[in-house]
Amino acid sequence: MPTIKDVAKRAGVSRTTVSRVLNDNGYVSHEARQRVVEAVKEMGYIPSAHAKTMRTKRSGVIGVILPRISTETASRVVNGIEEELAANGYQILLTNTQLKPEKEIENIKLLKSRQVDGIILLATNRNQDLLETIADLSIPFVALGQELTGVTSVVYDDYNSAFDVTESFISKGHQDIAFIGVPETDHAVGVVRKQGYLDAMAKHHLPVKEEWIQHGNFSFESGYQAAKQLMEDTHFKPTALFAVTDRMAIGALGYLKEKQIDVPGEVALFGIGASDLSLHVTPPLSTVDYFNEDAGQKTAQLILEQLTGKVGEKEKIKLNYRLIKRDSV
Amino acid sequence: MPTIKDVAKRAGVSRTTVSRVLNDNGYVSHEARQRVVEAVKEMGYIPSAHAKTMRTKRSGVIGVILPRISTETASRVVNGIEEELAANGYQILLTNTQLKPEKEIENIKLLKSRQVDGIILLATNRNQDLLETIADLSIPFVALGQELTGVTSVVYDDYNSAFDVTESFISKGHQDIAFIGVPETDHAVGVVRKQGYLDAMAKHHLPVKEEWIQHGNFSFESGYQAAKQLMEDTHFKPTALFAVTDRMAIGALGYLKEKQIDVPGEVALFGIGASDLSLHVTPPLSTVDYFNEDAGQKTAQLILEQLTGKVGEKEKIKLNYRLIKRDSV
DNA sequence: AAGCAATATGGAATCGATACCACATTAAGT
DNA sequence: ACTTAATGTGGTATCGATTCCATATTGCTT
Repeated sequence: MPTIKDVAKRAGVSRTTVSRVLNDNGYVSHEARQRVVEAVKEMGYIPSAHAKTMRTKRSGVIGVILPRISTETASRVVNGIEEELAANGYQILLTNTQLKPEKEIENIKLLKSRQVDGIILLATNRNQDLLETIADLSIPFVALGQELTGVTSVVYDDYNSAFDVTESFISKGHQDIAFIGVPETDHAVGVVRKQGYLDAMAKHHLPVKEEWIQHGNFSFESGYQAAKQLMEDTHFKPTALFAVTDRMAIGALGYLKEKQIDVPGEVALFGIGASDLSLHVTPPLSTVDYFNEDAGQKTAQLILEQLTGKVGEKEKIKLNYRLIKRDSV
Repeated sequence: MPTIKDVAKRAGVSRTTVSRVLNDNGYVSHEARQRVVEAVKEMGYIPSAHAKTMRTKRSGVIGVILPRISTETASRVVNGIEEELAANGYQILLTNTQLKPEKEIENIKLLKSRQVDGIILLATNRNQDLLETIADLSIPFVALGQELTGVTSVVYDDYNSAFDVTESFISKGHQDIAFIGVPETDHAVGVVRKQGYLDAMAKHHLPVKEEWIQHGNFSFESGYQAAKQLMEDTHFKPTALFAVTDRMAIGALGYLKEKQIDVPGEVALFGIGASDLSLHVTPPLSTVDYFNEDAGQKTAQLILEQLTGKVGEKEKIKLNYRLIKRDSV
């Protein structure tokens, strides 16, 4: 690998001049520039980003911490982030927590050691240690998916979307509406969405039976089991089923189809996420579109704002959503 | 950000000693070590990976070039890669070509400038410029998905799997088997899979009508259109339909259901990819599982081998596959 | 008691870039 | 013709780590 020194020698100039040509700043004569450009091409010179970062304190890299790489949501969000950042000359460095909270902190340190200029966290929990680690951090930081106190956050409108889904059932005449949620460690999905459901039920003076509230773990299988529980082990069978993720909703759908329970005739179904899957199951699943790509893009924009100085306080941004009603209701 | 110098001062030792403690090599007295460890903790010191990389010429990072981030296949492969590399102390740096061939070369340079220790390319084409760029590269390189000449490659068994799918149709009595492929720029998917289909047909002396060979672009919509074409604009209607990706197969399925054409009664259907979708559509789609995670893992292992010196020639590895027959046939 | 290996520590060079300062040379303004 | 500004170029310190070499101390062996 040739270095800037080699290029300088070949072009018959100093390293300083080569640097000037590379970064297009300072005064360089036409001939000198030409000789440098030529030398660079001939030698296949590629500047070392590390040396540059070390000297300038800017790496041009944004770290993105994902709970899991292989989910549709994460993919879409990353796409949005990538698009926006690439357009502004930044690269992204992805890390994966495999859903382990302790790995979030570990990854933040890892990214810090690599001198990333900013960090985006697709958050799944609101761990105290995590908040402290972030507070100690001296670089731009944006969380997506959970509202973290003291941290610029972009969140989906979990409450209102869940509220609307529930009301949409109610407006169709449903009264016995069951709920498939997730554990409360995931605040946005586990707590806020449930609250939206509960409040909508309360607003219409509909009782919520304890046995109608089930919990899964985001998987198809857990949705299947929750539906089974709801349809087999309850005194009052619900006529509508609201799962807080599409995967669980589709798991539930699997159970209903297996038992030949008509959807939406006997039981109506709603999910959240607008996954590819939701459109292609039978019947097509009603769901909520959170516009994940836009979310990623918005998040990236916030990081860029912080990067370019417009620090603009710790913002809280709540995103749009859209109910997609299909044949499952 | 404290540096090694600050830690040294705090602990009352030299930078050298701190480095020794950090890397656990050389002689360090018990007390000195203790003071250093304490200082590190107190100051929240995080070593600069850049300085280290610069000095040692090892970054501990493997670059992964993806055609697109948000596909199920890519996600799974990355998962496999990540798992294997993380276990060996490596991080991955993802880049995205957005399916543009020229971006592959650009990204290789980008990764090189970041001193990655190796590069994995999820290849979609066999561009000559690309091959030259790789040949010039002096770091470990593995391609996944396409067999690139002169490059260690891991490939799916496109030929035999396509052959088997076709024979599976034939063994069920089908003779009029249509094919939905993709353009030949993607050699593995566009050329090899088609050859598997053609050879299987030839082996059983079945004629292949020109009009039975359609092409899509990996999207649902293109699968839908191809099916429409096949069922509306042909003289002889096929009784079986083999799409080289699940997405196109499911697009085709959408058309068939819309026209109330019974699957598999009137038309049988096969895809490739073992996507989540394939299991949850109605009827469940028959497909081919390429074990993407294993593929990623295997690819990572090859990189690791090259990294640890066992250079072992330019290997060519062909992966296993498995036909999953479901109700669509 | 002398010699030598093992242990312990620090100084200084180095990796490859950038940036500041110094110093020419040329052009422009009065 | 002389000052001042613009242009062009190179030397050297610096970023934060590692590594080689030199030196000091200790413990063992004969």
